[in-house]
Amino acid sequence: MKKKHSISASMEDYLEAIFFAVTRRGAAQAKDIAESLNVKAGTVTGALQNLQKAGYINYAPYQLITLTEEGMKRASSIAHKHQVLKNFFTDILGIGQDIADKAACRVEHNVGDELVDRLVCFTEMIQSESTDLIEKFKQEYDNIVA
Amino acid sequence: MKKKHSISASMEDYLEAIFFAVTRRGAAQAKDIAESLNVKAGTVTGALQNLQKAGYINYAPYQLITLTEEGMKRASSIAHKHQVLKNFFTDILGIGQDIADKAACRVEHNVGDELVDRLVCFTEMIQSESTDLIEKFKQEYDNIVA
DNA sequence: AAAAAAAGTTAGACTAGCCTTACATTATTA
DNA sequence: TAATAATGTAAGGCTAGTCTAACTTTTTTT
Repeated sequence: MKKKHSISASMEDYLEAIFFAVTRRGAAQAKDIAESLNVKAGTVTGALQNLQKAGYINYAPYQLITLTEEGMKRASSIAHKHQVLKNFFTDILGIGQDIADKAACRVEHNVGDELVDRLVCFTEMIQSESTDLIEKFKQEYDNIVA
Repeated sequence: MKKKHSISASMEDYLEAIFFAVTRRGAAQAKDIAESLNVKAGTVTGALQNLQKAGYINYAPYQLITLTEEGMKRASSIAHKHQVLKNFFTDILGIGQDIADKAACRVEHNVGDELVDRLVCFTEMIQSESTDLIEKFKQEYDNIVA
């Protein structure tokens, strides 16, 4: 069990944004991060310095940003949580993409590994064996709302 | 649709703590709040002043604290979210009480009404019609973990 | 009813995370 | 290649939420 450097929800968001940039383009730039988090450039610099101190990113002023091995693990875990939550929200609960995504964004920093593992398993099980139940639920819910 | 005064996750925690005290004893005292939120007395005073300004509590220095009508609505909603989440975590996902409660505490500030309504409906439906599915899931999950 | 204890408040300090403005570096393009 | 544009950094300021320490008010005890 490796000890995680403790970082805030905010810093997790930066890490996740970097992860997506790295995944798509090989490296991240401050500009992209600022855009995707709706934050000003100056704020990003500070965050990058934090994440570097925590050992999660390779950062030097004016250089492209990449993830360390630790950073990659941590960021994948966050992105994974996001995806699992979003899937549950959309595919099982029938929430719209946008709301589901925003909720996942906020919730992902607040649930532990066990909960996520269980949610993955649960979601998969329902999807593979109880599609009728999902349908039934959607109708039931629509009834209630109507 | 009444406009909610916007308060932070932190202030929601104070409001919820006050709600529990009020429910159990008719009124809240700063001391209880400090204890239940693991915060020092001085910090509570500031929070109470905030919540009063937002119109959620009846507060005067050295007096007992109660909820306004608005505060009661808002606090019940938070407590409800907490309960719904916790139930889902424990009864459906099979998470232990402690972890479930802590997760609910953190997640409750980050999910909207629609999501919670859907989760209530979903949880109830499964509990009333698919107890076998819950059982099956627990076994499946235990297999995976083992 | 006076003293002691408990509870609550105030003021000042600290941190994290944000912003803005001015400046520095790097990249583009004329 | 020199000027311009784009990107990035640094410094200083702001707010929310926390703490501590000193003080006030209320409650309890003797």
